[in-house]
Amino acid sequence: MAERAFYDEGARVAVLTTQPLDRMLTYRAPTGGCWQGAFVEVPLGPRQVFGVVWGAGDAGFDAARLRPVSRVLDLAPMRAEMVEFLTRVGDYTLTPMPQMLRLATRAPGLTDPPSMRKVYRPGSTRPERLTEARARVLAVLDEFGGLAFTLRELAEMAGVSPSVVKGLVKLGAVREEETPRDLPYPALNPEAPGKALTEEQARAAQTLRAGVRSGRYGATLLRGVTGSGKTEVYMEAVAECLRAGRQALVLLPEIALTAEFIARVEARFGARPAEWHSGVTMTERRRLWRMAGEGQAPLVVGARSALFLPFRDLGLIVVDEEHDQSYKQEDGVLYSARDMAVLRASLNDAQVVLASATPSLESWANAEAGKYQRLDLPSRFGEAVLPEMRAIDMRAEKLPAGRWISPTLAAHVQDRLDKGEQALLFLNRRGYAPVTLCRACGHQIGCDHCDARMVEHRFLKRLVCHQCGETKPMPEACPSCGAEGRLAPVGPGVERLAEEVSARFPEARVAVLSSDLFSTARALKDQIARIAAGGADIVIGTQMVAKGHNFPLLTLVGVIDADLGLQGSDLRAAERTFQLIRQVAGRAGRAERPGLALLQTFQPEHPVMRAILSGDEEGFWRAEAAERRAAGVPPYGRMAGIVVSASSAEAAFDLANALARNTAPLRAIGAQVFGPAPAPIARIRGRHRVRLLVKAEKTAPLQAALRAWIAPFPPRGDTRLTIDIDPQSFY
DNA sequence: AGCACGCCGACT
DNA sequence: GTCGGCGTGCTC
Repeated sequence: MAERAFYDEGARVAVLTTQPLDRMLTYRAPTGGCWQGAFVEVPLGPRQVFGVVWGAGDAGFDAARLRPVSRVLDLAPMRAEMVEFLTRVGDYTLTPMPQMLRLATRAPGLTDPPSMRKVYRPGSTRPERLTEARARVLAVLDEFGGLAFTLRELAEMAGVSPSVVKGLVKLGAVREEETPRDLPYPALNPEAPGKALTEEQARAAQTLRAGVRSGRYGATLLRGVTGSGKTEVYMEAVAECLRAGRQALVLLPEIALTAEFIARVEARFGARPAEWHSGVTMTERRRLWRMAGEGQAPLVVGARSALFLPFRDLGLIVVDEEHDQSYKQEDGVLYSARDMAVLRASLNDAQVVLASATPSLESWANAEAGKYQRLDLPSRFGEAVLPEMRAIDMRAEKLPAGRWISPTLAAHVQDRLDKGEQALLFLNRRGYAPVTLCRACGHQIGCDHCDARMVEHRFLKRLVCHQCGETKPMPEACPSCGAEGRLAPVGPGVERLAEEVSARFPEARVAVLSSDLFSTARALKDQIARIAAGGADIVIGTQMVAKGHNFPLLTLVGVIDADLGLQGSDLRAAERTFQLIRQVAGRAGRAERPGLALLQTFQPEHPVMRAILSGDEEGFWRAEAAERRAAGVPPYGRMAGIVVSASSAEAAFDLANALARNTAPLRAIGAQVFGPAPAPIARIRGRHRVRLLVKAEKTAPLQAALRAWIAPFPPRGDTRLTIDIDPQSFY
């Protein structure tokens, strides 16, 4: 669809709406005709709905039933590459197109005319009666000659009531004008000098710049350990993109990291970029959606859904911390923002940069296969080196029950306290204790709506289900046998670890970083800043401490339970554990002090532990790749996870069994089906869940086969079927 | 998604 | 007799 078609008034056009219909509807083009890609409002039954002109309409549809497009909206039409992008993502993820369109138009007020507001400028006449209040208004306007003010601003600056300004408007002394409310984002200055780069960084930046200058598609895996200056390097690619007059998009895995990044952009380019994530106001969303389409947002920083903004000319996409799991959307449209960023870049003749200290095996394999260019930034900035890594063999430490800090680790913590340095204790478990057990009957307190144990959160004084968020107060008596005072916490969470730390190091200042302990992003940011400035001696944290926050005084990292991530049957368990522990260990010794990371483990000879301890990352990836290849799993094979859910287990199993009995379309492409089996978490929010897993060879046409497979079995009643291509989690 | 149509149980 | 439960089907 290189050329955009034009449809004359009355011609038949196919319109894709955001209504969940299984096909497009045919309408008559409106008065004045319309272009392919035009955003429109069309009548559907008694309502007006939002849609986009997709192409020529169905010539066979009864002419008498055709209705005309109501109006063409004042929005930049959808571009051909966006049409292609949405189609390809929809095909890949088995997502109906209306849902794709909704994903691409997630901004409020798109059907409204561009919102206007009134501004006030100096008029042509002077008022006859110049009161003191009137004089102040005119003085403000004189002082800031060219500027336009809103009514409120002007009245406030002049210290008068709005009615004074209105009065002046009536007299012609002040001019009232309408201007669009959605203003372009400020230009960024790519020529402002960046930070001084080392020779290695400069070389990598040079390569990325050349890619951007080429104006063609290219993918690069930018590997750099914590502190190696990855951000500075890809910032140079952003600068080059701005120089070329094209738009750039930087994806970050979580909102908490955007504030720091935006500050860096402001320091480098002299203005703030546009921001897109769930915390952005509705007004700002509308502004960014429109401005992206008009090419008036030079740089967008955002979460994964920013990938679906209607950029006019996208020249660069950076996916920072590309290995991060949160790039995989886990509800609604199940897509991997990392993979789709590569697709979008290829359709836009854009460069894509995947940046990480510990790349995903997928990206590592793509670089090995020559699909991505690979750039390595081996050394850390300044004199600091990666921390030394050592295992603490917990089999030899003989810890009493209810204690998790080994004597060896405790001695090192004490040493840092004596030196006035910081220690971080990492435990990837929120709350106080993961299990609450009745000592009388053995009952474990579970969630009423999910098949999961409830986690005690002592700070909240409640039990919390980490699946559905349900909470309840800690009962006095066992809900099963009624025994009083026999409920006991089992296992550690960060809150319980904090208790042990306080008892053991009573003089130390302890800070706990866990997502549930902060009500706002601001509070979290402040706490992180406080710690970075030396406001704590011992930091206790969940995996959120692994993500890009800098603590210059930190020289010791203790991993309380290094084996935790290896449990379970997840095919990525090894990869995740490797990434997480390397990331956490990278927190130590950032400044000019050497760091040490101690891993408490019961299996120091486990291949993953050995790889982490030796620092042989290439070796780890090669071994992991060999195992995955042998097992025929991603990235060397394809997988799809199917979850059937219903309010009754029977209904869920009925559909899952029917699917399992009729696998001809899957067998035809050589795919294997496993299951059905109750999902690892068999009940969430009162819905029973049954899983199937489909495995196929890398080149097999999996989506087409899946479509043919499920087509004869549309879910009935409250039964739901979801298919997750390339699943990242298996609950 | 809405909103209609439609076919079976407890009310005026 | 009829009000209304929400199952099934349609919207150009």
